Amino acid sequence: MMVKQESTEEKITAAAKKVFITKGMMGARMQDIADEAGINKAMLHYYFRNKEKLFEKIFTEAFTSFWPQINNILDADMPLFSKIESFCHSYIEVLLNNPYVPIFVLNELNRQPAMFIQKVWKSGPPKVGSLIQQIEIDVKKGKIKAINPVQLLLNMVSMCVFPFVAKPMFQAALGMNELQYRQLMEIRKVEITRFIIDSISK
Amino acid sequence: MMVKQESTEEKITAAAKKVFITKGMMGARMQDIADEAGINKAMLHYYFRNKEKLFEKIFTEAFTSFWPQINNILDADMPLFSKIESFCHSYIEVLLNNPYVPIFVLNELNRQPAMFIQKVWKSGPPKVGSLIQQIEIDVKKGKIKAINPVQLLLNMVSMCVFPFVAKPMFQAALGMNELQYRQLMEIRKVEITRFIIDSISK
DNA sequence: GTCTATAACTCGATAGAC
DNA sequence: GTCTATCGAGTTATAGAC
Repeated sequence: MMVKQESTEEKITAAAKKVFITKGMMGARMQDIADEAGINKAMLHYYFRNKEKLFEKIFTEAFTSFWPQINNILDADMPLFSKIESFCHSYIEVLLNNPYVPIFVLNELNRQPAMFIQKVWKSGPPKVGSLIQQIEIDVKKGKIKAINPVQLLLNMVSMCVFPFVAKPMFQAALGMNELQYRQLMEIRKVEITRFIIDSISK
Repeated sequence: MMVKQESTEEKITAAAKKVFITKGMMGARMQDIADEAGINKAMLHYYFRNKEKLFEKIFTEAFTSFWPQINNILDADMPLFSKIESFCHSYIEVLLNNPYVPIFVLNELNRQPAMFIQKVWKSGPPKVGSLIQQIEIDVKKGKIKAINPVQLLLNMVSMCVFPFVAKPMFQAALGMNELQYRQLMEIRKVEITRFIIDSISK
């Protein structure tokens, strides 16, 4: 067994990620991050000039770590039904491994919509156009029922992401523990796919 | 035209609601609330002992102001399809009038899951059992396709709420202004209803 | 009840020794 | 690079006059 050597900077980013994601920018304390990293506050300022800079790094990192994975599927060259299946499976899989990222991103996004669009989005804007066109074509060809492509897109994303955003609420309402909820999400990959395809199939 | 007289306490709660919902517990400043209410900070402490107490009041109020409206539909005595339609229409209508409440609630909920369940939920726990049973019965009777009732419930709630939670993101991705997005949600009432019923109909 | 003034405290940031 | 000690701005909360 190799014990991975972790540099101070890595310790900080790992700790900051944990604290920022659970408490948000305003709720997080530099002291919390220092404690979590097992160092002292001064070091945080040595490596990252201030809280704002540190936060921005973590936010960008969290976002870009899973956004491209999703975005590329939207752009892939495959039949519509396959793309829907691929989207649902991949999205939920990514979320199972990063369950707290969505609420973190959405939250900060609501506070700073402009910053987000400018800085984060520009590097990899959403490739929704491709999917929307594809839906329109299949509707015209009569392959699927008539449906507003934008509404279908909203449906797909909503059903994948929201159960993670509202996890504590659903968990309490359904009386489920961690494992049970995780299994529900695991099954959900195929359930949603079927749900969507059943709805738009003729 | 009657000009409604607003007591100081009402001014405070109105201002606090606005500030807390937009900035969250940690982001909100007592000074902001005082300014918004057109009074001074000391008054906030006179009427509500401290920030924590004031926040709790607003949170509970925001939550209970629209939760029962939804909850009662789940419990209503009507056929499944009618109930689905009623749910989607009512939920989106309520959200159009309180668009920032969901992200506010979900956010604070993630920080304090225990507080929420104990204090808020106990007064009116979710009546999901009724709907779930109803779905199970209709499946057994062969009225609708076989589907996991819990997944269907998740689908319904997700499709209604998430577009409000992720509004800035979708708006940017789709290049829509406020009015266009609002109209999209208005249409969505009937679109979702149809989407769900199409999916589960035999 | 409402205000001004200020105490008490939190927290990000810096200085400076090692 | 890393630490301790501390400053100073910003905030919650209170004291006390009116």
